[in-house]
Amino acid sequence: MTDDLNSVNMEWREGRAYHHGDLRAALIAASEAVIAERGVDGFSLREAARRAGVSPAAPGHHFRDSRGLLTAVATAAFRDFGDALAAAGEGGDHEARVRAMGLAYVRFALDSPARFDLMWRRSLLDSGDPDLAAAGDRAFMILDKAARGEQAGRKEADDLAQAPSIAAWSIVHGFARLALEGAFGSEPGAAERAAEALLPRVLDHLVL
Amino acid sequence: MTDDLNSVNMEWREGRAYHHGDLRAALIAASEAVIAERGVDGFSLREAARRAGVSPAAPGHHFRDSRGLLTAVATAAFRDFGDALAAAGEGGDHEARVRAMGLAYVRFALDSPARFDLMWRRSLLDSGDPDLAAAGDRAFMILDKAARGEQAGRKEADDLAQAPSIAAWSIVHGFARLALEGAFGSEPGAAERAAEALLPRVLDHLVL
DNA sequence: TGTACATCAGTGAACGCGCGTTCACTGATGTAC
DNA sequence: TGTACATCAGTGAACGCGCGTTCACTGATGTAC
Repeated sequence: MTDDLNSVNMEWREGRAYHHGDLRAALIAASEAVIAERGVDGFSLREAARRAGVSPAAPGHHFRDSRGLLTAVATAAFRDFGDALAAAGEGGDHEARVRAMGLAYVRFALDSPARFDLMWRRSLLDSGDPDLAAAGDRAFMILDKAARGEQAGRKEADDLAQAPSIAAWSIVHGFARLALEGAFGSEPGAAERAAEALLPRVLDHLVL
Repeated sequence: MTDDLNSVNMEWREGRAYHHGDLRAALIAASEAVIAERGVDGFSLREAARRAGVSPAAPGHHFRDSRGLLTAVATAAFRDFGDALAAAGEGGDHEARVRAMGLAYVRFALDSPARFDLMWRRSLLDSGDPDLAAAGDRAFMILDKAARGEQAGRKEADDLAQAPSIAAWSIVHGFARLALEGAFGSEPGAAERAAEALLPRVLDHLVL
């Protein structure tokens, strides 16, 4: 969730107030709850407003429309995702960092499946939104830098130079997707077990 | 598309008839057209019926409900997908077969993006459907057999034995997803160009 | 310190929409004799 | 070969639903003087 929530002001805690205090953050949190419970396809603006305790017209003042709200939710998700990757890539040598980041990538997907799903549903998002683009780009850069190691920063973006980081990205993205899609079992916990037992062995097959 | 379409009977070609001939196949084809045009989220039973030139109640006679129709569409997609993988895995040595199959995997995704997307949208499908399960399992087996090579067929399914085929599956699945999600550029043709130039280099980073 | 007033952030009723599904029905088919 | 009849595959009108968005509105806030 976004930590903006902590800054919700007094009004909100002292019972009913006409002005909410931080409705923007509350609506994002409510939307996250809706998609976590019903899936991205189950999202509706009205339901998010209902959960935030507010009329269906209220969100319009903060996010133009339904797409705007979802875009803000995805942006917050990309920020948290970037943070998780950055934290995982801190210690160790090149290979250790890449592995740790791969595990973090998949862990984020399994911990926040609905948010992870939303992040890639471009048709539901406003792809022109600069905050969304910035949050996405940042996450990609963190990944790319880690995967390319010493070669990172070199300007030339030819296919050979890109290949290692695209390979790393593909393998963890694919694993995460397959796990969420139930390819490793659809019983509860199956994906987590696969990630723990299988993912480290799978990463052995990636050569940088 | 499904080749059932070829068996549409005379009625259908001779203008309006009360009985359609092969409405089942026509509805599947119409649904494929709808999702190709509007995306999986844009699908509606009524629109598919409209395109098949039939009342909105007609599909109910062939597919219980909307989910039943989508499940049939996904089943057909999995069959075509399995065929494409099988065809790609025919010649050459072990490594050549795996590479060819990986290219076919991604090519299918880029050629039929909406169908590929639908195949993994479990929440929209009837996961208890035996035809769907069979078509899916077959595709997975083809992949698994190719990736494991000589080791295939051995009963033990421990993590180490599974790792090579999960790794291969993950890397191509992830690449396909990322390409469709616009990670390699959202301009038309960007995904195809990435698949052609980048994918072979990416597969160099997979060791079996 | 007090007041007028513009601006902001909400309300809640209403709109029109397309959807999936149900229903009683009817036309076409094909089979038993 | 002809006919009665069950079954099958459609029709089209109607249903209720939840949705996103718009609208005129009002209560709260904060700023200029």
